[in-house]
Amino acid sequence: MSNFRPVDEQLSLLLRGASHVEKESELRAKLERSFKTGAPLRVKYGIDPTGFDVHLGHTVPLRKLRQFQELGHTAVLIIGTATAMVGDPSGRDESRKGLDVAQIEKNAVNYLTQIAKVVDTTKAEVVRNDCWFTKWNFADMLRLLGRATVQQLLAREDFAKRFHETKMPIYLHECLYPLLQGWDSVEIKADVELGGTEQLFNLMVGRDLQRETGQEPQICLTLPILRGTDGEKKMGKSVGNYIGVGEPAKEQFGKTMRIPDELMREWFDLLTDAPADEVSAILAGKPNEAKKRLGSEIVRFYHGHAGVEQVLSEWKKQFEEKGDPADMPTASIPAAELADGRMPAIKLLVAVGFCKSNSEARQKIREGAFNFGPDRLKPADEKASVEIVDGMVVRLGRKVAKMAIAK
RNA sequence: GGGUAGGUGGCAGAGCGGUCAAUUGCACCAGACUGUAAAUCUGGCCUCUAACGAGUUCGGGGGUUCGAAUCCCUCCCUACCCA
Repeated sequence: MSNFRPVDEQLSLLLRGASHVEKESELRAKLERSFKTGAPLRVKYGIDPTGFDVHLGHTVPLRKLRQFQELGHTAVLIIGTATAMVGDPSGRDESRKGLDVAQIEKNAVNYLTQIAKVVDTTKAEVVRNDCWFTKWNFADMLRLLGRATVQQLLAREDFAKRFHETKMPIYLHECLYPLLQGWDSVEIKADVELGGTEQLFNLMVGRDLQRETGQEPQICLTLPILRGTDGEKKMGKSVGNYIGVGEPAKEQFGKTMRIPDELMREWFDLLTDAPADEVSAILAGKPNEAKKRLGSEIVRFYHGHAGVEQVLSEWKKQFEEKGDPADMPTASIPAAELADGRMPAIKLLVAVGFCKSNSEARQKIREGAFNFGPDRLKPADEKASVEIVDGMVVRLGRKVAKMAIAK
């Protein structure tokens, strides 16, 4: 009578990789009921349109959401158009700026197309939370505020720290955030809400609000926070240690190859479907091979098999055989800039965009960092000029470009 | 509203009348070594200059002085304590 897989099987899949479930027994009960009645669970995941790139860090819960979908449940994506105006204080040691409406709108659209790379958005319910909040009046808001106490807020670690230790300001509207997010759960009648571990407090507020309003409380399922490419901090846009889901295959692969070795297991666990024992086997081998495998898995998810093939062969050519990349940016130089077809090396580096200033270019040339052409010639010194040939390749460290002479 | 401590280069954080373009750490860029990992070593990290050197910098503005990041005035901003 239902197409669902057996409850035990679902449960073990869903709990894989999770860091906390509140509560497992209730999740089982919900799954059992769904199995019997054929009614899918409503699984909520909210994302605030605060920035432009959805990155691998977001995909950890998103992949879990996708897993729910694959098991036949309903994904409910909340686009936090209202909450983005407040700014989630979770895990922060200082407050986050709210955004203006125009920016939020722009981001919202953008986000959805990126999320679609992980979750089947055609089957998901997508809801903006300004749908209900903007209709609220003062009394509604007061009623919501009356449901939480300052003590409750101070119970959370990040606020407590800001309050007692670092003395960083806690703005009142930040206190509102968990309540707003929690209220979303009431509005959409969520059975489960997903989030990173730092979201636990917010998720629990949703649970409480549902209980207070007579709904069955949602299950809070948190997932580990992914560390970024630096292997230290949480992956994030502001730290610049992220890999975007919309990035080209080559970028994703290259960045992955540059992560610290110690990070590999975590990434395998959280970003690929490889079972634990397989991961162990991979990691037991050569680290470089393991990392290539990791990069391939990630690229495969976003660019398919063809993308992987392409990237691997380019990688081999460029780094293992020390060649030039197949596609490189073109730097065009107006013919008028040249004297006798030549140009001072310093000017060249700046014109091509490798260096920000002449001083920097001069320094790099002295260091022997700059070379050009098929024979990788280096200028004799920083005063030397270089003969510019159309299509010539110029290189500085990791940066490569192809010259074009514009008439 | 009252009091106190502050605002220095991407961040942290020295300097407190000349020798300061400003110690140091992190981050970042490049070189050597490598697996475009880590660790290590080297050079660089305001701009212009082949170089000597020069020109703009230390919250904003004004002033004192031969000379100010350093002293004075004023304005703006932040944190903490008291109300």
